[in-house]
Amino acid sequence: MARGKDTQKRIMDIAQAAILEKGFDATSIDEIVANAGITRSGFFYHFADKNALASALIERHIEIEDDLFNDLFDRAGELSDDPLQRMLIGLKLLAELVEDMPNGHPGCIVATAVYQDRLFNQAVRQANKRAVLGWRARFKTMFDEIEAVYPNKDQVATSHLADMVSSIIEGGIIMARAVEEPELTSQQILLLRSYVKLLYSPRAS
Amino acid sequence: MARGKDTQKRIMDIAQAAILEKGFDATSIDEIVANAGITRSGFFYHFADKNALASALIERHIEIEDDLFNDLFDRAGELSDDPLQRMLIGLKLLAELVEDMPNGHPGCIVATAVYQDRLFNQAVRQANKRAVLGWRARFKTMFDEIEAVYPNKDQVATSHLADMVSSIIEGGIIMARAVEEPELTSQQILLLRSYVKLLYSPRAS
DNA sequence: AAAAAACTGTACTGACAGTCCAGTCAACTC
DNA sequence: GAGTTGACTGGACTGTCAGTACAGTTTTTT
Repeated sequence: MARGKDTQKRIMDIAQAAILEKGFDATSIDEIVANAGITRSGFFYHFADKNALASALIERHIEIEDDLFNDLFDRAGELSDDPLQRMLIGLKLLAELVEDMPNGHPGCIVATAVYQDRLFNQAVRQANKRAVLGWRARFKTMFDEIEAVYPNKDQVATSHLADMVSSIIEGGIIMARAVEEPELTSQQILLLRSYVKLLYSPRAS
Repeated sequence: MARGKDTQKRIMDIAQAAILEKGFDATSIDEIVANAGITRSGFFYHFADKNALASALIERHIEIEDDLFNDLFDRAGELSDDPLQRMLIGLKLLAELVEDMPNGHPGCIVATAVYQDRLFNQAVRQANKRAVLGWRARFKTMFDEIEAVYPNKDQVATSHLADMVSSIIEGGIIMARAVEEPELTSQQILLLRSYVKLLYSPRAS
């Protein structure tokens, strides 16, 4: 674990910060190695090429985000046994978490990869796809649990609702960046929460 | 209008197709000029640099998208005088339009710009921001017109709802690309429609 | 003490953006 | 019909960056 993995992690941390700030292309290997205190050769010892860096970053991002969602909805589950309440509390917590991020959400590497498609190889795109499908499965299960208790007032598919969580987050991040209003993302999450509430709540309030 | 503007348009068309397919960086000037049947010098005669190309593309994109939204909600307005119905019909038409696009929505240059931020200069980012704020104003007006007639069941801000239209479209495009399911974007637009319906409809359907 | 892992250093190649500038050629102007 | 302008071509260059190749050095592990 010692020196090797440590350097690799340092490279990834430095690269991630730079990529989220400036984009993948605008971040040069020279810049990364300078900040990491290694040489270009050192970089290529750890990563075959820039693509390999991107793959590793996406793979790691999936894990971190998964843990984050787990924590969030676990906490929500502790606060209520009801599946609808759990979702509503989870979304509220998510909105708060996103809001507390000083300069807005750090941004999503997934979207970066999507918009620079041919730049990345098959492996990166597959990792990306797996991540998104993972989120779909996660949230679909939660919506299915809600539907076991509450009727869906508008006959919408739970898989589409599941995708809506990701869509709103990704879209919210883009919009927030475009207009330079960091609070926009959490506002959008709260609108999604409002929708879920109206869609399943027995009484409109 | 003759030769000059024609070449400029040809460059932009070719560049746009390539950029939406592969990303901005992955599209080289050499490739563009080869497809346009001109020389590198010819390119730099029309555009100061690649940034200028991006600016022009975004500017043009804003106009096209504006026209598209105008057409859509004008048609919706012809079909109903009621502001809520107009929005619901407009969103339905939008979903259909997006669905009919053979390989999914051509993608949004705005998002490309957001995720390659430092790559573009101030002018590009400003154009981008103006576009998004334009959409906000457009949809906010429409939601305000709805609220003049129907009560908002969950006290959510019309400006946030307006942003939701853009968020859902942008997020939907990203998700559709990530999982390679072109129909995802229109599904998400229909969910937004469902939300608007539940939020304002006097009776839950 | 030997081997493997984790590097450094140097010298390249090739792709691409961007600059500079001299020249060409068709259309429009006086 | 001579001169000007707009729309280019062609070629030579510079600078940056990704990636390759490989020999040598230090550190860690066995």
